[in-house]
Amino acid sequence: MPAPKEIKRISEVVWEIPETYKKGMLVPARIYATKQLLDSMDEGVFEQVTNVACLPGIQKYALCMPDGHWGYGFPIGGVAAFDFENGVISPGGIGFDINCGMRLVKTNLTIEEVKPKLKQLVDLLFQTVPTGVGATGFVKLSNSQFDEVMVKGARWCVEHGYGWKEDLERIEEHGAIKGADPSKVSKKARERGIDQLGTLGSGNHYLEIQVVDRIFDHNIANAFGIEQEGQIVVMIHCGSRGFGHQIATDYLKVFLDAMKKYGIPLLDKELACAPIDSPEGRDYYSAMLCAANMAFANRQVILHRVREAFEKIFKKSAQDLEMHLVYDVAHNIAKAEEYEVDGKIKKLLVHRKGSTRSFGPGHPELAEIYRDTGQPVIIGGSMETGSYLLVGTKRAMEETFGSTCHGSGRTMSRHKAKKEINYNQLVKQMEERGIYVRSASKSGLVEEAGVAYKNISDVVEAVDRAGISRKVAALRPIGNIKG
DNA sequence: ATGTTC
Repeated sequence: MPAPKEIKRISEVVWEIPETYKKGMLVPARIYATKQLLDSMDEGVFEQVTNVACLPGIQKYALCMPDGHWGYGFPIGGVAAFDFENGVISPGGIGFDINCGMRLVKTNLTIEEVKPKLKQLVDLLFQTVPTGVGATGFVKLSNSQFDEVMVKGARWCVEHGYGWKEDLERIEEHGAIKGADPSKVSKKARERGIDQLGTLGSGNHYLEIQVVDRIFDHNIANAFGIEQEGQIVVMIHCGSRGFGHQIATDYLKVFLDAMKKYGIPLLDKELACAPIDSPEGRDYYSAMLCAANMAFANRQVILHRVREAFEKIFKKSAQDLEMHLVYDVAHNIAKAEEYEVDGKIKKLLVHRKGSTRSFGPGHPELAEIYRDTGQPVIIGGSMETGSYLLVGTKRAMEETFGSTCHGSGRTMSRHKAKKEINYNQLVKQMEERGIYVRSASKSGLVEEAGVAYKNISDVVEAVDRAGISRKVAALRPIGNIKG
């Protein structure tokens, strides 16, 4: 679908829809994309990103990344920052899967060492990491322990034997965001979440064995623990499961009433929101952070299982296999961060929905190990086409509220993929190309076929050219476990 | 994404 005729080209990969496009827009909308990616975006993206530009307290621009596509209220690939004093918080700008994110683990193994044992390894991981809709985990929690998980996130896991102390400095916000309040979480959300720690889920969530295919920046790759092409790494993609989903559902309902109360105009029910500085807004923020911390804990427990599986198959300790965490990033979340707006430093609530934080070198919030390089940015592609490791930049701080893209973005609906792609053929084709896959459901697998997604290299090229993150390494899948 | 439709 073509972009609206009002769109202006700002640079090779930045496009702007002016405030005059639609009544009520408070700021322009900006889309980061090559001409080719822009032309392939669905019309919904332009409608939604300009709707977001109408929300109270929005700062500078409503943004969309090159992997943008139509989503619930806000586009997926969306970034929007709101003033804490007069702005809003919106579940649609965060996503149902609160703190859906990516985690990357390195090893010192090479493809030659792993290939003979790949099937054994993938089969073991498929057994030990619960996968699929409704999956429950092996960590049994009491209600008060679950409260602790909501507040302490990955730190709770490390204190209880699921991981290494050093893991915590390699997670966004050290795996525990301050401000989570379990009393703001409904009984229903608690019931759905309490047995879901350490589970992968379904849809596009996966656990993948990958090989470093190409290194673009050797210095930064080395600082991230990526030493050579042919090295084996493991990528984990999942979020807060039914727990975060229920919290989003609960507060969407609360916010529809709150909007009337606060006199916020309703453009679209899916844009339900509340003032950040209101009882409803503060409650959702505190509950949302419970889900964010649960998701960090979820990925931490899965990492523990991954280390155990490698130890069993390769008969060496995870320490000896140098299975250090590279990083863990959220790509569905809202964060309190400071940015310069009109020459003043302001505290903003940055909504990232299908968008990754991309803090550059020197940012005070980064752990010392990544202070000089900028943070690692983990971009998941489809299970067939590969993934990327990037690094954050100062330019992202200036242009995109410290944000970049998150993945490929679908081009084919799940429904269409199910109709057009044959399961057995897909598995055979993947096996011929050296990718061994185990999946909880046949339809779940065909929905995630590579042809159903945008070309990840095009997306990464666009953010690299825009300078809002830089390519460090390309990763290629060899084994995949999915929901 | 999701005990895949409250």
